[in-house]
Amino acid sequence: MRSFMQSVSETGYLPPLYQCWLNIVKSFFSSLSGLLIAVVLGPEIVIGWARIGNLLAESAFPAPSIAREGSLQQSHSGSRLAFRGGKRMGHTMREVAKRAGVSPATVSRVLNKTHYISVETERRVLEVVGQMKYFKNVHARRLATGRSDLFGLVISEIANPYFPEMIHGFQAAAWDRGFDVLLCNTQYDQARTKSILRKLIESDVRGVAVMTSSIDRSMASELIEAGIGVVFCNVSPAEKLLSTISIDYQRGIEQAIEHIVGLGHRCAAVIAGPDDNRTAITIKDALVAGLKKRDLHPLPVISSNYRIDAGASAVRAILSTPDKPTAIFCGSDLIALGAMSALEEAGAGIPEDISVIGIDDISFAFLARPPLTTIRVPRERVGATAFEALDRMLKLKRRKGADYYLETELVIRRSTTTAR
Amino acid sequence: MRSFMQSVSETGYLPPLYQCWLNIVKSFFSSLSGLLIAVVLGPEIVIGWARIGNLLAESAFPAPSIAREGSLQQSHSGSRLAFRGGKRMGHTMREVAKRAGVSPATVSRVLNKTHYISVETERRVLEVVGQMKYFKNVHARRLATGRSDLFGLVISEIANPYFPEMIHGFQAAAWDRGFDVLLCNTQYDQARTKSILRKLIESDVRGVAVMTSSIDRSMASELIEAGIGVVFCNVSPAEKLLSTISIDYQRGIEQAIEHIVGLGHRCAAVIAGPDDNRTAITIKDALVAGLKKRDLHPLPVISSNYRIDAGASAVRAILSTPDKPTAIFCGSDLIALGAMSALEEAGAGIPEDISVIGIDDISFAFLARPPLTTIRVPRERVGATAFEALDRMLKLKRRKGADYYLETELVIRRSTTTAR
DNA sequence: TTGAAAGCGCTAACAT
DNA sequence: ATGTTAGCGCTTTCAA
Repeated sequence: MRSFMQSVSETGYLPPLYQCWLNIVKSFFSSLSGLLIAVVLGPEIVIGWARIGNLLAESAFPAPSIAREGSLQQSHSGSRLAFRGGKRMGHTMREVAKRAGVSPATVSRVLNKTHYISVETERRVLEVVGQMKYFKNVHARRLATGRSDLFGLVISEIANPYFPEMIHGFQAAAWDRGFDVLLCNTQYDQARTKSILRKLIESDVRGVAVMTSSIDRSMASELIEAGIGVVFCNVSPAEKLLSTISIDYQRGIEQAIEHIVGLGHRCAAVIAGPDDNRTAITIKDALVAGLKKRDLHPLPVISSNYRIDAGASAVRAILSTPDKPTAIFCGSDLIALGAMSALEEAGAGIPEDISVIGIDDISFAFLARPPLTTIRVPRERVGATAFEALDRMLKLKRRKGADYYLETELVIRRSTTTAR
Repeated sequence: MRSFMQSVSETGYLPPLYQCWLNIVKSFFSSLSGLLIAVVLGPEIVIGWARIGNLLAESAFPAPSIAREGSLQQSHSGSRLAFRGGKRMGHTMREVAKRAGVSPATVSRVLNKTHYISVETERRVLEVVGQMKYFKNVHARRLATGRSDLFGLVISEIANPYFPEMIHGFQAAAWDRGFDVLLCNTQYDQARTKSILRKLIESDVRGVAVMTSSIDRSMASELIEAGIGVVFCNVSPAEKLLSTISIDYQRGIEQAIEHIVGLGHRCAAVIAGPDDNRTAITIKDALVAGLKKRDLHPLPVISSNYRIDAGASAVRAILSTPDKPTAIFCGSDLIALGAMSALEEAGAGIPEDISVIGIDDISFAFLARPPLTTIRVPRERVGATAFEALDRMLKLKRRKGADYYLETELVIRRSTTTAR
């Protein structure tokens, strides 16, 4: 509720009918300073009450309702012709207005549904818009309103199968609310990352979801200073303009370990992701801790990378340990798939000789042979939640961030079985 | 509505004056169902605040749900009238100019390196820019110059592993030239597609790469009429503002067939992509024609879809044909992987019992077990070429399109072997 | 309900 | 080499 109210306050969006209602209220209460009013129409339309506060303050309602006589006659309009200096612009609103015999303002109002316009006028305008195939110019709009309807989504590498579903979740959520998203891949490159951040600021995005570990809090400060909301993954805690989403690997990992223990395994290895990756480290630590707690020697523990052939060399190391483990926990499905390939090369049967557990549940996990037992990360939800987090935070008056949590869970397939 | 009103009036906090006002409002709006009204007085006094929340939660607002909010926001600070009407602009060029003691034009020239500026002036400007952490506003720039540095990339579904690398190729090429890209997924949805096209036009993109078969030439005419360059995949021929990229499946398919024939296969089946997909049809036709040419009975020929479990039912059909084929050509790797899973389920050994060939060479093809023999489509190149095509076309005075061709080639792995 | 006019922040002639 | 000025197309008061 509270956040709802704040969202009300920030939108500053006043549909027409209420304008009229507002006038009534205004005149009625003109003597009462400090009156704030909020109007909400259905779940969608919201009127800012802080805005109204502004109004009240600004105009102080000097008995506005009484029509003043002898109002100043404005000098007539210049009505100069808009000439387009050879640029390949489409039609402009002015042209539409002229053709429809109304003012540009009216066209704007029709197109944005910000005021009630007489049915007849509206019809005429829309007709002309259709005839001329007029499309409004987003940049002009953004400039005029001072706000953009863009969000940024920063990932490290689109080729990593971890991301597509997350992107989809984010984009779908954004589109649903009428926002566009600018997708940026850092490609793990510092220079590129820098320039991405600049681009995002220049593009005046409202918020940015940073879904890669290759950007840390400090790098995001530029965004925050620019008043842009940011949401991070697996970094706490929230603060002003900064929300976080934490994926709780714990639960899934615990389930996985129980599963493995239940199958009689006494010794498991870990192939973690790269050591310079926040998330990978979190996972590794959780894995090692969990394993120790259940008295499985997590040996060896190897760090790998997220390349698609990751794990191959790690597997060699594992197979050559004296105390050969009967299960391998992998820091990602990609690593697991790589490991499985390598294991097969080496003649180790999965799961007869060695069980393999992945993390993520990428779409190929179940197409692997044997289908991969893995810890599912709700990637689409992560994306959607990231957007929600931004959207919600930016509606708060103080734009204070929040921490979100998402669960993981074990998906048992056929890459795990009882220990030899 | 009614109950809300009641709840307000029942709070007992309602001073008579407002009661009266409330009555007016009630009568005024009683006809508008779904309208909710909250009244807040001054900074301190709040009417029906919590109650209103309840109501909203119950009736209109589908409770936020996801997570616990960081720290609860304070009861609204009330009287704060300071509200920035949605504009969170940073500094402007004018400000920079003033601070640096030059004109805005000079700042612009420095930042864009469009004119020689005295070293001293430039230094001063850049210093101020640094100090103020000034970022220029892309929208204003786009408006002023009348051109945007945006390109659109339309795909059907980001979750399809065919796309990520293509996206990467396109984006990388665009970024290299300083352009941004707006990525849009149609999700095979007509309405969505429509709105994407509109969005792209409104965003004044320079060009659009349409990499999905779910948009055809006619749908693109809107773009072209708006002066936006378009590049299509597997559609000929080029025309003004329309370039095409054709992936020559022929060659790869021929190689694949030679390969299969060379292995002694006499009978092959085909599992093609969906029948409503241009590319899928092209591939199917090429496959069937090629097979016939080499006297392999392409039987059965089945159409499938691009879902990840595609091919499962097709496999059943194939296994039940009397003249059981010893090889299966699949319209995509995804289909092939699905088919392989299904074959294994059915107890058919790959490749001993049946050879499988895919198309695309998605990154998982070589992680499949057995690694998939497939026809590689240079997806990254497709993306990069799409951008090139647009960029080049738009530089031409007549903006005449061109046709580009990309080759495919067979990649032999272990899912194919000699016929039984 | 509608119109007129003043910008939004930047660039690009045209001056100097 | 730098300043002035006039918009780009749209939204948004304010006025009617």
